[in-house]
Amino acid sequence: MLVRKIKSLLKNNSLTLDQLKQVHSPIITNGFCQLETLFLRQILLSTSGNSRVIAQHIYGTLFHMQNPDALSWGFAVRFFSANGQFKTAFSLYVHLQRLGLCPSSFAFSSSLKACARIGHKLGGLSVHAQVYKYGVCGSVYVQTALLDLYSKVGDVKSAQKLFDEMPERNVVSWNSMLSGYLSSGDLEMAKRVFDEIPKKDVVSWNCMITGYAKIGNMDEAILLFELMPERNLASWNAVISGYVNSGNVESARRVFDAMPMRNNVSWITMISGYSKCGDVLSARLLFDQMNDKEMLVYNAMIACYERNNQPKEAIELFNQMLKPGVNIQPDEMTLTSVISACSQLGYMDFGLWIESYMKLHGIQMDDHLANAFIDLYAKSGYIDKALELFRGLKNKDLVSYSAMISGCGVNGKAVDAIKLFEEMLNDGICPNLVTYKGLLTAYNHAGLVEEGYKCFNSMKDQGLLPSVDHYGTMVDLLGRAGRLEEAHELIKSMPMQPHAGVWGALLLACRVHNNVDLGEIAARNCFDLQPGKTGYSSLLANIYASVERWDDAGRLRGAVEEKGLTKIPGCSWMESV
DNA sequence: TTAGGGTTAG
Repeated sequence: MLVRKIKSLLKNNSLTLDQLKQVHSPIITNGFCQLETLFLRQILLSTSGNSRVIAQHIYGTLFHMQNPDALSWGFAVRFFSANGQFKTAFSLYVHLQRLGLCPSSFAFSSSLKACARIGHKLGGLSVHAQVYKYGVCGSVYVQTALLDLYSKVGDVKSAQKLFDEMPERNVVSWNSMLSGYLSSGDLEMAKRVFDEIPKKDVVSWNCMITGYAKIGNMDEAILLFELMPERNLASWNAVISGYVNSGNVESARRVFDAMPMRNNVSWITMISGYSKCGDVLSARLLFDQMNDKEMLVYNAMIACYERNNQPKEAIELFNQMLKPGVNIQPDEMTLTSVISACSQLGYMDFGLWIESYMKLHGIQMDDHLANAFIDLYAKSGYIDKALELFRGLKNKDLVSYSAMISGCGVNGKAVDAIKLFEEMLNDGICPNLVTYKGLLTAYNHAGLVEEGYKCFNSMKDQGLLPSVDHYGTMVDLLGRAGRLEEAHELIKSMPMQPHAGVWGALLLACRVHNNVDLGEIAARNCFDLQPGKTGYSSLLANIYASVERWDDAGRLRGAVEEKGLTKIPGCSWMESV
């Protein structure tokens, strides 16, 4: 009776997810395996949207089936691929193969799409081999998915070969070929393909606009935008994004205001545009104007606060996101910005809480997120924990090495920092200004003057011009070692205006080594650059006192009191308890 | 098949 009842219910094509959920448990608990295929088809066809609940039911049914069939599995692969769960889609495809079933066209094209999106070239190649094995190479969808895979993993030659051999092409095939040339940076070939497309659709035009926008040729991008017969949201968004990436946020805003319709992408692009040029207020204004904010909008705003030195606001917004009324699940990217904000504030405890949050919600640690954690742990003094994460990275890139080198530097582990630097060069990764800053910090903490100097001078071999901060670290290093004249000469040789921190480092060194003449020069420059700060007067007063020039010392201290200025209290990196 | 959010110093 129950079987018949469920069966008739499942034959209804307009079932809601709730109705489907209700019939799921009797199917499983009673072992009605004959109904599983029907159930699976219904849930895959009559529901949309990437909900964890749907995914759970699909999974549960698939792995419970007594007689798994290729078509159901193919639908499942397509479902996960279409909903952005590419890894799951591909692992289901692999499972389908292991069951000895013949994959459908859906399974082939969807698993190829999944491989293309996650850059899994090897996986894609194995699907390609299967396509030949099962002899389904004739389908234009599968052929196009293959073409797109080769385009996306950067193998334009293979893509072109496939394209040339295709017996039938549709506009998607042409567009895939076009985007292959565009992503490989070959604009000339892309233009040739674009001109040859028999029936260009809106995507063809959008791809070409994006291509010009990415190389900063906004004139050409706009020309195409004006020429195109019909525009969709992606066309407008491509133009906004082009302006944002070329640093022209005003023009981006003009286009944004002129748009007939906007979607989340438009808003997010604008928010990130303001973020890149440091206009946090305008970004927040847009953020507040939005009604239904999805996770990516929060991510853009949190990242904006984080990268513009407002870490407290970033954390505050993150907390708002989790509040019951809002209740938006963060992802790896949200957490990366939040961890970076914690790092700026020295909020180690909050970082630990996030770690447990990740465990609870099954959020995986990816390399970007791990880099942010490495920085937080290292800055908080947990260098071993940072190193452990560093060693576990899938790909160690410029950022990971730089973060780890700086981490060793601030923890006084100069030898480790140097070793990492060598390891990085051996890995073929070019250091940048941030890497050198970390390395110089390491030399500075260890008091290795000659090595530090050598490192500083070697920067130009890499084509890098030291910034004010690199000079500041060198002045500090020389100064602490008592090489005050050299430090002074270095400041005088600077190609840019030294900031108060540079002169401050010299002043501090003069205090340590009781050098009045240079101390006076350094202090005068500090007074000019930061007139309100009294710490410099106190330092100079102490230098006078050290050589028993009590009158001068007293005069300076008196001047400080007269101005009613108080000394700025010291601050710590560590979180206050 | 096209458009959006993340990591290293100061």
